[in-house]
Amino acid sequence: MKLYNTATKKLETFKPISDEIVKIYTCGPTVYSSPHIGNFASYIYWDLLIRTLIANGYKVNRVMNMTDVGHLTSDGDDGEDKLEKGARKENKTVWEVADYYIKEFMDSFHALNLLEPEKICRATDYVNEDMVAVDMMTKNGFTYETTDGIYYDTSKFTNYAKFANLDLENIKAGARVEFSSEKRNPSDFAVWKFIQPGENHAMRWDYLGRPGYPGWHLECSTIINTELGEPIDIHTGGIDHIPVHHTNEIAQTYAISGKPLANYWLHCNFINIDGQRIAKSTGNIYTLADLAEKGFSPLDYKLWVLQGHFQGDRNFTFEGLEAAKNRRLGWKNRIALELQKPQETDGRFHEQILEALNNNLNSAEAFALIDNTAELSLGDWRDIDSLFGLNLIDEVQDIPKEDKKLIAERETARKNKDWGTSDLIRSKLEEKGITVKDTADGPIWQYLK
RNA sequence: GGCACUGUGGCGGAGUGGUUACGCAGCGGUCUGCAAAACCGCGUACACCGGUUCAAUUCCGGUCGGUGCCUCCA
Repeated sequence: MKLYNTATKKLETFKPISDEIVKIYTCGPTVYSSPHIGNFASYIYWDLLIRTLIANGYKVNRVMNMTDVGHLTSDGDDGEDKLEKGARKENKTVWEVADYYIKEFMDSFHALNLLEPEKICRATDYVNEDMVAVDMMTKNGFTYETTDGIYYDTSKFTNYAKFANLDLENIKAGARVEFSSEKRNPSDFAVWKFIQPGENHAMRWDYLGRPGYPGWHLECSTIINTELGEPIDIHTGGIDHIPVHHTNEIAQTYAISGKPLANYWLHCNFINIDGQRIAKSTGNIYTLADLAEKGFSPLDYKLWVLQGHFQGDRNFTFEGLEAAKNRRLGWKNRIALELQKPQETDGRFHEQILEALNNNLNSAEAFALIDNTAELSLGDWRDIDSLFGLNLIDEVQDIPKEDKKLIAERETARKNKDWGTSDLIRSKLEEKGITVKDTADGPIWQYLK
């Protein structure tokens, strides 16, 4: 199994630390608003990763976090917490906001038929561990205190710039944000923030005798340390996380334990919509609910995502989604055809398709194999479902007896050249979403949508 | 400005130093009572300019474009 490793910028053969179990961490969502389809693209890619590992015989222990604390809003840079803002807007407490969006996220997660991580961790459940982590970093000489928090001194970690190949001098020159004068280096970041007197921050914990909350990057290091133990095998995330979030995670973990964080780093590229990046200002944010309104199932979207590659620059259009939907319908009808065959044949398709996936998760090539292979057995389709989680077989059921009876009646009418009755029965079936097709070997039924 | 990713036919999207995937849409045919499905066939794409090579979409160099990150973000 070969994977592109961001840390080495090379395609590498995957070797787990232990033969028993593969340790994986996925950066999860910040739960303060409804995620858009771009957010879910990453979880779809990582679902393929997990399923491919399992198909290769690995056991997976995967942890994902839910960020329910401590991140600043983008607009205004007013230091307001995203959850605080969302709570005020919706007249809820921060905890209610987090609960609401965690549930919404997980509902979508299941609608996409994504395998649930072995453990899902809320950042707020690890604040005590965060404090211990800050203690460790301080003890090891990596932090300093300012008026607004405890900061990580990035100059103490000589390899800080290595992971993302950062040019620290130029970051300084080109950065759009004003640096706190108390920071020793522009790339230094807060591992703990103090709540200033008069500042309204509902989530607060006492540490060093004053109220505060953990820094933006700390939870991932802490959760990995607590739940998996570093180094882990694979760390996944979005491409945007490379220069700051993951760089800082690595730095923190080094300061805490002196160990590397992960052996393989997988980063997925972003999808665009109609050639533009997804942004509120361009108004091109779609959620899974928006797609459903237009008649697309979450699994149509999943198929669309899997037609491409996690590192590729994707462009989402509804025309493209329509194509994916039709392809999925075509596959379902192939399965329907198998159901109507007298007996099941067995293929050796599994290995071929796995070979494609083992080449850096090339699902697009795997799909081409599916289309190029004329006859796939139900067993093959079951394998396909387990590799991609598209629920193809589950959505294809044998039609009811009464419909079969109708098809038989129509055959009789056709033999009697009673075209009126024959067409009437056909349109009756079409109202139920299936159509009858006359082949040399007799009639077959297919799904219309 | 820096660091990355990316540029393939109408749309989406793999891949390869020479035989030009795959899906959707389109067109033609076989078949059919009519259909549809199925099957067969068609469209000769790889941003641009150089270089290497017997041969480049594929390698190298440059140019131009798109996107991301550098502030939270998948």
